[in-house]
Amino acid sequence: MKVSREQMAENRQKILHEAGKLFREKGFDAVSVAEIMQAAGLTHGGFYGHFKSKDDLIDQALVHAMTAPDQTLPPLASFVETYLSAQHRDERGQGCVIAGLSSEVLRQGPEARRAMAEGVQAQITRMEAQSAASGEAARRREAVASISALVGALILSRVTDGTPLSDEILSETRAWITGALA
Amino acid sequence: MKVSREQMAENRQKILHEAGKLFREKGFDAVSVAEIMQAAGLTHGGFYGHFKSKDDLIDQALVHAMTAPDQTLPPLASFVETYLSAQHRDERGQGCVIAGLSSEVLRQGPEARRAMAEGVQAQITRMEAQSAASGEAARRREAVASISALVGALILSRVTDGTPLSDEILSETRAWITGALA
DNA sequence: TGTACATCAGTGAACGCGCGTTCACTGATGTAC
DNA sequence: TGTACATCAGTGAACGCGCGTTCACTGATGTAC
Repeated sequence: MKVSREQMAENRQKILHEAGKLFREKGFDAVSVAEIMQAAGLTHGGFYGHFKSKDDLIDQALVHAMTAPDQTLPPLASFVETYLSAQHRDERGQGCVIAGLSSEVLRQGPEARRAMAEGVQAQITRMEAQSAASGEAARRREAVASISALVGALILSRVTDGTPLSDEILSETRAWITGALA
Repeated sequence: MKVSREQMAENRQKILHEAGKLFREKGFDAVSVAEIMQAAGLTHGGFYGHFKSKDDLIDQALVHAMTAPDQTLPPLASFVETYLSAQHRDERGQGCVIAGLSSEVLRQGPEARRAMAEGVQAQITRMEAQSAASGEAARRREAVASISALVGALILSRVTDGTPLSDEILSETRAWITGALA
């Protein structure tokens, strides 16, 4: 049955939100349209009233997830602590979109690629702004190299989850970045 | 028709090789059993004479791809140069298995997870052995943090491929790691 | 060494399942009077 | 403000396609004599 315009807008947001979460947890292919709609409290048939296709949803969910409301970052040293925490490693559904979906996005279409690339750009800019290094070039390098190490360490700690190496990757990379920032 | 024992062993190796290549290029789900068998010069029906299932192949192809014949590494500084090169970014099919498939492996079964985790372990050990830092702890940290930065930078440069940022990620991370190694 | 036959690696048609997508229908919304 | 009706968001059955997997068959291999 028909719902109010506000309800429909809410439903759309809910679909985007749940899709972003499920995609990060399981990857694009392993999540079905029906599963997303169920998570949003709807049935699968209504999906195509909101999106042109599953790929369309992927594109929009990426943009939605990468443009979080809070766009300012804490100082780099403290950002590194929270990013490379066991909690972030374990909460995949709400964690970093870049670490969770970048490999998947490689195999997606140009829209998704662009959304992700812009998200990476934006994150680097945010980190640059929080860098304490002196000189524009040094801040840029610090931001770019740090995001590489952060994303890589998070992914590797997830792959090795359950082994002692997982925690070690987090703590050693934390120490290394923090040392380099000083 | 039946083939000789040697031919069959060769076929099996060819399947593992092509699977490793295709998986790195497209991901596990996007590559069909038929596609792999065709790449190996065979037809899909014979697949189950070699492997129990597609998941079984994934497990074995991972082990196969991660245990390359050449197990010694050049000095870290020069390894970093080749790892973070445009060529490595572009040749996904034969590139680093960790960077290419770690995210996918997160969603696989315990066998695949273990194969990948052991590969990461082994690579860290190899890098430790090539570290020029003084002290065991420093070498360990250098190896762990370097692999994080390497894997992260390669993935991010692939995601941003086609934009100026892609090359920048490679060169800035190269410079950062090299600087930290000195 | 040569021959006869059992074995079995590989072939390709067929099956079944899951998933993306479509569509006729329902009933609440919101507009026109 | 109240009523009548057109709109259309959401429902759930159904469709079609691709893919993993199975299976009866083929014909080269390799063993037994």
